[in-house]
Amino acid sequence: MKEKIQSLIESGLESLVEGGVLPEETRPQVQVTRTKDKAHGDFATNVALALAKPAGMNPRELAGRLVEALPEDPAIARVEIAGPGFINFFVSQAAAASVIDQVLAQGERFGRSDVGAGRRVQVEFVSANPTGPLHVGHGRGAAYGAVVADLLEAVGFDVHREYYVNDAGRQMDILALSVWLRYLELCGVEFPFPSNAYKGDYITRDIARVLFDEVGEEYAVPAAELMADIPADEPDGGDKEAHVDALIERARHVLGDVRYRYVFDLGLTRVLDGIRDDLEAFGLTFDEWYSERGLADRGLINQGIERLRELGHVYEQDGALWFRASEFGDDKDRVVQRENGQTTYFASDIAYHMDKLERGFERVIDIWGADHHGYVPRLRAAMRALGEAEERLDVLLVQFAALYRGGEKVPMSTRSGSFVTLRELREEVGEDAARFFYVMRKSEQHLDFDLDLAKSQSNDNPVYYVQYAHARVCSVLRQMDERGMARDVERGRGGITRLTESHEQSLIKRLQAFPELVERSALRHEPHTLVHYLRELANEFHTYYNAHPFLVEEDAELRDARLNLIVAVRQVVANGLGLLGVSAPERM
RNA sequence: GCCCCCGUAGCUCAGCUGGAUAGAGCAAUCCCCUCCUAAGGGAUCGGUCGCAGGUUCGAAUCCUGCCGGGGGCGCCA
Repeated sequence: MKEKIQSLIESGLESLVEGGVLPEETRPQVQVTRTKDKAHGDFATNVALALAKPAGMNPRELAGRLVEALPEDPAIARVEIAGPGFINFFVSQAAAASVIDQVLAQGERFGRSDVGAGRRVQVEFVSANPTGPLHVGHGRGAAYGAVVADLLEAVGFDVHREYYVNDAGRQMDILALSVWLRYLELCGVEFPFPSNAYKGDYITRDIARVLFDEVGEEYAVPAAELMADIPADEPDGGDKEAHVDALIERARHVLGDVRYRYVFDLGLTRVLDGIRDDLEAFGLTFDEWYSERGLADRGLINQGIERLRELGHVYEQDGALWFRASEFGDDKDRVVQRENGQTTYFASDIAYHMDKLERGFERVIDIWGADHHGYVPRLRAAMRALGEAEERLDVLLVQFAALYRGGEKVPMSTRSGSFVTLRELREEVGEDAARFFYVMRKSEQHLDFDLDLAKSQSNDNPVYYVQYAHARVCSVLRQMDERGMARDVERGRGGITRLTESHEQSLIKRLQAFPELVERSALRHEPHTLVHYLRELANEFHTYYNAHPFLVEEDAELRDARLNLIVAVRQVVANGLGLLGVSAPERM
């Protein structure tokens, strides 16, 4: 409909140009928008305002000429000029209501499109370090990424969902150490647990216990051997990093490569399995779990550095290898290979992103926590240095979520180990509420997650509010059966012009807007607009429900027309909730 | 110090690529079940869009400066 009006305007403009009213070179992008106020019709355009100046005419006069030049169209009932020179279009009732048939015919495909034209897009999200269970902060990135990916798929992109597994590096060594030390405790060895090691009880419970059951005391050493010549920990006036690093070396030495690797991998796989389970229960699946270690094994990290070196974008200083990031828009140069010969996380990321592009994705989307924003310029700098088109990379930053219970902020810090896990959140409020609340706000907005509200079974809870619209339609249909009425879709189609109530008109307009909304929501990576849409749709439906009976006894044609409308509403609610990963219950 | 995000009703937030009297929800006050689930609906109250300039036919929206809140600035990941 929007496109139709657009082309009507374009041909109107064309004839004005031919008639010499408008200068030849006038080629504006015609903007057609849905009106907010129904007094302004269904659609409006501001072309007359935009063209007033080049045409040397006042906007209202120009609008008048344009309206006269518009071709007739049965779908347009009326055209008006309003305000400073807006042109308002009133769509005929029958043309508008045809959306109901469209929804019924397309079913769950309604709202989908092919603007993506099958182009390949990679979405990398969550990618939390496998050192412990996912917490509520990761949950938001997970929910957001899942919806962004689903939306892109809905509008025709070929989407590849990927989780980057940081299975190499020091933090994983600390995990391995933590597992081994907890195991030693299970063996009865007594020593002070390092302040900088991972203290979560999942380590003892899920990992060290398994190790102990498998190998008995075979991997154990006495406390004296463990702690000999280890520098003091922070509480004892030492440096916690040096303390932990020394212990990691000790573990490697005592266990030997094979056993150390065994402990390391045990920790990794147990934690990763937990993460996978959590995400699956949250309705998320990935096409690929991409290993950082694999990147190193395939030599890609060194290849990346080499390529930068060939291009003259790296130099040596203080024994380390630096990338000239500052020449490509970053604040300063960045180390890619440390003095000790180890490559940095950044070097891995360069290699990873090179690989993403080489795998043939036209667009690559990274979804990160907002605390990583400082990292964006350096990655972009690397892309540019490598001669990659920067526009292919999108980094979407998601702000953290704060939980509120009883009006109080739930204290959380990774350091103190008092973080709430995603699993706990899910168990407390349920998957639907969690998914819905997480994407309710603009991603760059801090999210206040009200646990009491998410749990409440009341009209205040926006999740139930939307779901209830779906359940209510189901309930009406059940009621219809109970009353012995038969629904006739065709008869409803015949009575489509009977839907003249203002509630019906608004609902029809709302349904029409859905495909555009999905498209915009997808292309702009803004799931929250879908949430708002569903709330409005549900609201209009509930209002309609209270204002008019659907199961009209004495007028089968009107009844079936109304039933077609509300079944279409149900379909769109279901499609929308489906995109959000939220269920659409048949009864509540 | 530099960088990013945010500042809209008492609270939580929308506001599309600049557009017509700035919108929801919650809270507050009042009203609606002999009627398809009241997990619902309606009405009222509530705003100097942080402040000051600028751009233009038109600014909550774009630009600059300032104020306030949050986050980030490692040879960590």
